Amino acid sequence: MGRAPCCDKANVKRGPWSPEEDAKLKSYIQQHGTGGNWITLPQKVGLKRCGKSCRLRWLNYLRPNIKHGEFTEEEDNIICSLYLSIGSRWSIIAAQLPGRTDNDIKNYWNTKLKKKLLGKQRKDHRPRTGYHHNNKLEMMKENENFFANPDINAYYSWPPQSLLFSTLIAPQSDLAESSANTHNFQYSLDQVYFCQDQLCQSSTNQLASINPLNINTCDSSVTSSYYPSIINGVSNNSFQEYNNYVPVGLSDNVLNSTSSHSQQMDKSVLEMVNSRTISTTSPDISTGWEELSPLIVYPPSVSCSETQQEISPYYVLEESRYLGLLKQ
DNA sequence: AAAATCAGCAACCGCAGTGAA
DNA sequence: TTTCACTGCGGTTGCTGATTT
Repeated sequence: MGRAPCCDKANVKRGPWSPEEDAKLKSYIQQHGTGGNWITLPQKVGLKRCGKSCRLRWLNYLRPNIKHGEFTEEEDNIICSLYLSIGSRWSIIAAQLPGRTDNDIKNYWNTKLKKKLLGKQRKDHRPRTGYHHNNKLEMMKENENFFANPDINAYYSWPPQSLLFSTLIAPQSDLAESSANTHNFQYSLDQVYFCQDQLCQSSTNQLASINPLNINTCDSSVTSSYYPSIINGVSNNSFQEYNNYVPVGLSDNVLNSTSSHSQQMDKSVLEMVNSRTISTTSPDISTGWEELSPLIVYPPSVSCSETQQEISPYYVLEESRYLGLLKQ
């Protein structure tokens, strides 16, 4: 037997909210709170709306301190980083961005960031004016500047030169075994091997110091239940070995709660990322990497001691990208 | 100038988790 | 332990206005 609907759909108003409805709802909640029951709230307020609709309206629009528009570069970074790390867990991502709602971030990703990362933004397309946001033009400008910024692009290079993240991603045993292969970097759907001629043993501590989101390493008891779900069905024993390098800036509770989710990153992103196997010993890249270049953020030759002292937040993107690559 | 297409976003839908009874 | 109402979340839809053809 199916579940009872949360409300009588025939007798509830749908569609856009009127200013009067907004005012009613806002006023009531500010005076009385939600009472912990959204279903009965519309009756109390005197609205012919579904409780879920009221909740959504409040959370996404009427709640105090909501920010709309004008995503900053830092916010872009955080969104990209977390998306590539944890996929479309919009509520978790939103939790890292005060004032932003999951819906807002989701829309922003789907309409702007994703296209930007994939390089598919329609050329010469002018942003809309008026309508919802008068500051949209400025916002668009900022976003355009994010990856177009020469200072940021200066960090892009290939193949990876950062020992830090090769250490983070590769199982230590693999690194040791392949240490003879200088600067050989390759991965496939099922495995990521980084082979570098040096190994920075203190990388895990470094990661803790670089992450603006307080991403740190964690014990495998948490992550072992977490990342396999992100791999999305691919049984990958070798991946288990990467557990010690999983970001856990998000609380353990959050991570644990993900085990039951079959989260997926956006297919178009994944298809692009996973549709190739790359082995590079030269800067010659297979097709498509240019499209993801914004995600490839490497520092100009960083030594272990340097990384410990001053590391750009863009490294988070870097780390996340590799984790994202493991998904299929 | 009109039609077609695209972009942005609010809102809806349905599923899964949670906790009280 | 089971049931079920409720909440929260992510995916999707549909509307509006801008842009392109």
